[in-house]
Amino acid sequence: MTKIATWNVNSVRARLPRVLEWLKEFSPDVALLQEIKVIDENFPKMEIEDLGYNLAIHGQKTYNGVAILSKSPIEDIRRGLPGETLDEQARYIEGLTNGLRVASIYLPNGNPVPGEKFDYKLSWMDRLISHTADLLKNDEAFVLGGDYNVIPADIDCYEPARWIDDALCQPESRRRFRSLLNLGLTEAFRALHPGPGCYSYWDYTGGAWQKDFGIRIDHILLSPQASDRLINCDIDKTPRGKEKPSDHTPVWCEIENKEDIF
DNA sequence: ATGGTTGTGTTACAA
Repeated sequence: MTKIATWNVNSVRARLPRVLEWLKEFSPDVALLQEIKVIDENFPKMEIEDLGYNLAIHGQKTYNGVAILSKSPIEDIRRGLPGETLDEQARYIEGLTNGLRVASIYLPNGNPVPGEKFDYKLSWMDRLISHTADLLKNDEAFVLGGDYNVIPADIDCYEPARWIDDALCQPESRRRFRSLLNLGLTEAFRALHPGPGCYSYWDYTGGAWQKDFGIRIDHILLSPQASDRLINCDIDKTPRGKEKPSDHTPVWCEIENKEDIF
């Protein structure tokens, strides 16, 4: 069984104590991190490697940045989506590890609407859809985890009316998220938990965490071959309640090993 | 109440 988690850490250096304790306690086989906010050279490699993880990093100064941590070697690494050679924003990294292709995704926020940032979000989603369609042609198990910055449906936020003008809720954003799923992917959490009121992000402001004013924007998407092996998926709210937390909390899933399927 | 908080090679901007 392979335990895979995704977590937007909101700066890996500011969050290092939280990240290290989480890796020790939760011990995911693969961790997909977003918003590391650091260039590759300054990533705290030694501290994380000391816990037994291999690293693949696509970093950037100040903003964005994604990484894959895995207890197995990571091969066939891709940094950035195809068609974004002029895109300086580090938001996608993919690799092959432990027999699974995995990607860490930090989809653009896209606010304010309308505007250049929203246009960038939509075109980035179009490139993600196109690349995912290519991945599906290989008929292999893959896991796309990350901060999608999309609230898929009204049941995924505490008060839909408050988000009506937000890029995370726009029909264009939601339609593209559905198009991604309609390629044949399974959204792991929603597949196993049909009910409302489960969130992965709570704003730092206004006591949102204490009031449970959250939204569900961190998602794990599975190819058919991975979905066939899905054992479990959940949101781990523990890290969000600690000192100096990220505003996001990890989402994780367990994928059965191929040799254990009969 | 057009607020609030966190992070960044910051002092404006992104989330």
